[in-house]
Amino acid sequence: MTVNALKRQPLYAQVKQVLRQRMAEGEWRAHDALPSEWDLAGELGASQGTVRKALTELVADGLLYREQGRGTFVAPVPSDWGESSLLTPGLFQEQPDELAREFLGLSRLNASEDIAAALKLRRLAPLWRVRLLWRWHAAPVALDDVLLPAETFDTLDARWLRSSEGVHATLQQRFGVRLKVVCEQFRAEMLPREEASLLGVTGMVADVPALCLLRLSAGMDGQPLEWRQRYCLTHQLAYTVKHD
Amino acid sequence: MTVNALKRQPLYAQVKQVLRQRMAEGEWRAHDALPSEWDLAGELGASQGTVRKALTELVADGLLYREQGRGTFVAPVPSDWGESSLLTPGLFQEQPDELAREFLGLSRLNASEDIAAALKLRRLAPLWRVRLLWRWHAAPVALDDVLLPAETFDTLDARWLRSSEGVHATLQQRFGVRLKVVCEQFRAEMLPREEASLLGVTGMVADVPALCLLRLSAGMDGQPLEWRQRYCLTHQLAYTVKHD
DNA sequence: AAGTGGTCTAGACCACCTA
DNA sequence: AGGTGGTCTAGACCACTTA
Repeated sequence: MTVNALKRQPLYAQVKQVLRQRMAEGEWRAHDALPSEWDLAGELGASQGTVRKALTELVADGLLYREQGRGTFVAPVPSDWGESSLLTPGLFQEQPDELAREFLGLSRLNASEDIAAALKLRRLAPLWRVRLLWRWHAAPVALDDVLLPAETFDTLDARWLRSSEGVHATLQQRFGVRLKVVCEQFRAEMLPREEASLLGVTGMVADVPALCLLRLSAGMDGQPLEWRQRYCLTHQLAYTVKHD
Repeated sequence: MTVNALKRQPLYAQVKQVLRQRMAEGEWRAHDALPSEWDLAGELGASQGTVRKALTELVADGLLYREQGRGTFVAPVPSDWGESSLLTPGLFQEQPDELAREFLGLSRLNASEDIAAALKLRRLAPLWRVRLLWRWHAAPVALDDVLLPAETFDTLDARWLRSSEGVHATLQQRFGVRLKVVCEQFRAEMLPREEASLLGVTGMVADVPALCLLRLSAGMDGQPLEWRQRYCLTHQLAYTVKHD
C-alpha cells in the first residue's frame, strides 16, 4: 500500500486524504478530470470499490463532482458568499450574479474572548481582520468583517486579497486550505453608525433594520479557521440558505 | 424480489422506499431497532451490501441512526423548529430547551401567486393556515404562519394540532409524511403592527427590528408541502443554522 | 461467544458519453 | 467500440456491544 504511512485510519479515509492533498498542491485545476476509479485504485493500492467510497464522500464534501459516463472532476472554488445567495424579494427564483466584492482593507487585532473560543485560540491571540463591501448593481448591500488566525496565515498579504477571487480562494491557493461553513447565526438589529456610513446609509434615514450574520467556517479537518460577521441591508434583497 | 413492483428504480432505492413506508405505517417507534442488515436482506430479496447502501442513505436523510455493534435505530421526529435552534447571545454555546410552542388557531385561505408557485399549486389553491407562537422562558420570541396544501391534508383537524408535538409530528403521524427543509430566506424588517401585538410588543416601543424568515419544506420525495413564515425577536436570542 | 455494524475485495453487469 | 461512472453480489475480516 502506498498510502499506509498514516495509521489506524480506514483505507478509504487515507485515499480521501491523499486526493485532498494532491488537489491542494494544484495537481489539477477546477473542472479537470481525475483519473478513473480503476487507475486511482492501481496508483493508490486500493480496490475500485474503496476508491469509489472515497470519491463519493469527496463529492458530498463539495470538492468533486461526477458525471455519468464522462468522469470525476474537480469542483470550482466556492465564492466567499458561501453556499448562500442574495436574492431579490421574489421567492427564491432569481440569481445573485450581479454581486461584486470590494476589498476595503487588512488590519491586525487581538481576539476577544468570544471569538478566541469560537476559533479555539487562546485569549488575545493575534488575528487578521479583512473588511469587504458587497455591492449589488453598484448599490452597497453588505459589509463583512473577516477574522482569521494570524499565526496560521502569517504570510497573508493584502495584495493577494485585492487581486484575488476572494478570501476563500486566496486561502486555498496560498495555504491549501478549503473552508466549509460550520454554523451561521442570524439577528435583526438596527444598523450601527459606522456600518451605516460604510454602507452609504445617510443621515436622516439612519434608523434602518439590518440582518446581522455571524458565521464560523472550518477546514475540511474540522479546525475552525474563519470568523465572519456581516451586516446586510435587506430592503431589496434577502439572504437565503439552501439545505442539501 | 419482493420489492420489484416499482420499476426502473435501483434496488437500493426500492429498499429505501419500502423502509420509509414501513416506518410511516408505524411498524417501529422512535429509537426502536430495525432488523439487522442480513435479516433485511433476506426479507427484501437484496444483498447485505445493497441494504447497507439504503440504510446509509436513510441515515443521511435523518430517518435512522446507527451504533456500532448495537444496531440501526429509528430517529426521533424532528421538532417544528427544524434543524435550527434558538440560542442566547453567547456564540453558539447554549441549548434552546426552554422553547415552548403555543397553538393559536387553524384557518383556511387561498394561495397567493408567490406561495402557489413555491408549493407547485395552481393559483388560489386552498391552503390550511396554522398560527403558532413560540415562547422562551414564557416570553414570546417568534410567531409562525404555517401554510399547507389543503387538498393534500384534507382531513387535518385542529384538535390534533392542539395536543400534538407539533405540525411536523402531526403530519408524520396522521399522513405518513416526513418533512425536510429545502430553503430558508432571511430578512430584517421593522415588526408589523399585527405581529407586534401578538408578540406582546407594546405601543411606544413599537419600532422594533425583527428577523423575518421564510421557509419551504418538502417531503422526502422532494414534493413541496409546507410554507412557513416566521417573525423572530432577536433581542435576547439569535437564530442559528448548523451545516452538515 | 454471538450478533451487530464497518471496511475491503473481486468480479459482474448496466447506462451513459465520446469518438 | 471503448471508457466512464452506477449498481449489485458474495464472501471475508475487523471492531464494538451485549449477554
